[in-house]
Amino acid sequence: MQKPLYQQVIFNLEQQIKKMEANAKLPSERQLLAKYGVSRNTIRIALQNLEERGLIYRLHGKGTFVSSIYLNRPNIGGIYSFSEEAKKAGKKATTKNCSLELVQPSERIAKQLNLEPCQQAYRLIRLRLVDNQPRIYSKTYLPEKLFPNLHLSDLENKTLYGVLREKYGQLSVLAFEDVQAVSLNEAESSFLDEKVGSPSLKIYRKTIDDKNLPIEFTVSLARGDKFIYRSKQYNDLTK
Amino acid sequence: MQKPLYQQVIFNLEQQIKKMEANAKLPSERQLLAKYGVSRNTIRIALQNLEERGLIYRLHGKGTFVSSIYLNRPNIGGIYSFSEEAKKAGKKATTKNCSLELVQPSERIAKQLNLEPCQQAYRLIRLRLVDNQPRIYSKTYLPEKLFPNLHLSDLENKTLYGVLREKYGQLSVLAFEDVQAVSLNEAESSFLDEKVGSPSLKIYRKTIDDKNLPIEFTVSLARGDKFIYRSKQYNDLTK
DNA sequence: CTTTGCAACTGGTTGATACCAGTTTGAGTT
DNA sequence: AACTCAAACTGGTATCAACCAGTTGCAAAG
Repeated sequence: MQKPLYQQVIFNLEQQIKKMEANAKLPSERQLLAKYGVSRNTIRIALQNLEERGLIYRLHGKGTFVSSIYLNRPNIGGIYSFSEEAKKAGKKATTKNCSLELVQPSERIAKQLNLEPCQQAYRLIRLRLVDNQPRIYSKTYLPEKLFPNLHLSDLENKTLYGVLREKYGQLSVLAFEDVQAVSLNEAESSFLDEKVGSPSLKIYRKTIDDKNLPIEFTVSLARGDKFIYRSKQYNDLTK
Repeated sequence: MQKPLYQQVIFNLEQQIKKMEANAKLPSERQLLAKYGVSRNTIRIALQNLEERGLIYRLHGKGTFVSSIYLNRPNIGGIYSFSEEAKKAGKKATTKNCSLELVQPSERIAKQLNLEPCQQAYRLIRLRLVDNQPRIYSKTYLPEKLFPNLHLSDLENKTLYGVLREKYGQLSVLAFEDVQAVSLNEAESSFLDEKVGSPSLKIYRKTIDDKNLPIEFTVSLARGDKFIYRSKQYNDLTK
């Protein structure tokens, strides 16, 4: 299966942009069109993608330029894009699934997942690593009633969301994340191979489906010195 | 000056979507094409815009549907939720505008704002308080060329974004926020009335306009024990 | 010499058309 | 009744063509 043309253009342009300086001018759309042998539409789709991701900006009548947003972001993460960022820096991001057990969740967790007192939940413990250094330690709780017969083997070489979607047809729509700065206690510091008392990010994520029902609750702990949480916020222009 | 066709389609579809139920199916692209008397290209541009903003989601081979996200989408997340949270707890949130000065920004700030070496920026220092206790200390940088003649008096009883919009017609579209856990140094701890070494959140926000050009850069510091950063993440259903 | 104004660029919008790739459905077969 | 498979949907990718709308530079007019 061949990748779409525009994705090849995106990939190629991305390589070029990395070598360029901030605010440098890119070739015009018509020049790119000739260079890549594709239609202008395809070029524009690629440029639009790069613009959305903040790598470039376009000025009507002037041209297309390398954005400074993208540059000087050496060691940033973002809990979702974290593996991509690592890859971009030439590092290897891995996820270690430590354990998956059926447990009786605490009252607090049960409340987050809308569970009755007797209902159980899977607890998945994971460790995210970059170049074999621990970065994020996370506990994920999944209602057993929604995901019966979940096994660790399901998660091999797949993302959690991928499994939920493919095995259970579950589409997650929206997640709330609460981020707090904390000092590591002894147990936590050992997981992340850090000193006790080091600042770190505690991230509570609650994912809901299209019916507004909770399908997942995760508590993550990320090393403060090696992890930056990134979020993107769209402003409502109509108001 | 007439608005582009696709913007009219977006506006019209937005009205329709508001009246529909979550997960209801929209007419197919070919049907919309006939209804609005425009090309499929134009329809797709409109749908893409609505998808980006989280109002709809599209499934290959199935159709286009109303997203439930839109139903409860009160505010953009992050630092803005802070006054609401305080209000919910029956507390009083205030903002103190400490100073507004025209300064020569550091190289790092200048790069974030796409400024030439000689161009200046306003630096606005603010302190957010809840029940008169300091919670967030922030420095905001605004390019002088974009917002000439900005005065502290403009900000009385108004939000910063309100002033930028009303006085300068500036519409912000998108903001990136990077959140990091840090330990307070001496100077910082005095601003927030906290102990040296306490964990706190450092938030870098960069706001861009509809041309992808930076209009504001803010560095905030929030007390770790009294502040939680909240964000909403919209999942991409097509992936 | 300055100024005007018109190419000749730039990206932005729109149309018409074709085919690819998933999903659903129903007619025909078993 | 159950199965199969092709037709008829859905959105996704791609091309070619034309014109609109800002910006810039240079050549002709003053």
